[in-house]
Amino acid sequence: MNKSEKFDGDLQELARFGKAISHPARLLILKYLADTKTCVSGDISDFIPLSRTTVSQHLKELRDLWLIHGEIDGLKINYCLCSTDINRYLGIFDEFFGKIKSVEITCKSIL
Amino acid sequence: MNKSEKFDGDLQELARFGKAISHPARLLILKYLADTKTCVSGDISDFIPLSRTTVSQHLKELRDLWLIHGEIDGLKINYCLCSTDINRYLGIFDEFFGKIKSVEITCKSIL
DNA sequence: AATAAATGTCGTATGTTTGCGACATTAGAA
DNA sequence: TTCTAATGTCGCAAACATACGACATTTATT
Repeated sequence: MNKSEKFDGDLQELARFGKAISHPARLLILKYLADTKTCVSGDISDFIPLSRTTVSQHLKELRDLWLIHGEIDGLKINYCLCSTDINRYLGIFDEFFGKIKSVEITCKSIL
Repeated sequence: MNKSEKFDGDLQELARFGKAISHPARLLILKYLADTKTCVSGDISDFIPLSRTTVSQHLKELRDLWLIHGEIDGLKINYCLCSTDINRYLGIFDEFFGKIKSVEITCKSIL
């Protein structure tokens, strides 16, 4: 039923990024990793008001898009931001919204 | 089941924006409006490879977030971008990702 | 070897999104 | 006033997302 494949690859990719940041838990994970630089999966779960299982799933979604990366360290897993891929998505985002931002005011009404 | 209310208002708002741009049809609508400055609902439907009903729903979602605005003109409805609100969301986005962007490379592995 | 700790995956329930045809509404044209 | 065109809303079905407990796996500790 999903007809996303009918659209440009660029738009699909930006949409995928939009979906990744469309849940506050995932945003909070990114924020937390930006603050701590790197940290263990369990610390993230403790920090987020959801069950460990659910957090684990959100981590997976971020991993699938290469926004974060997990490295095994014995029994623990150290997570960190993947700056390269984040910046790639930010580039796509800026490219798209740069054009939109430069559009002059268009609403006729006060609203 | 959705526990979004457990998170900061800022994060919720950015997540809402993420959701709005998480479908290529909605991105294409924004792009089309940026190109045409203003245009009629029917033109948008013709431009997008989905049924008129579905496009109408996507328009509603963008309207609900005030990313676009529709003005009645007789039998037709002229849509346009709401620069002010778009820029507000872009501000929230930049505020958040500015911090993330400034994080030094953190991945230990080559991946 | 037995146990405990940290984490991921599976199964499942419930909620949300996507997509569309059928219908309702409103404005202009004949 | 009747007809047609442009659009939105309703109701449904299929797909996807969210959330979590129970289980599996792996590694360190005793």
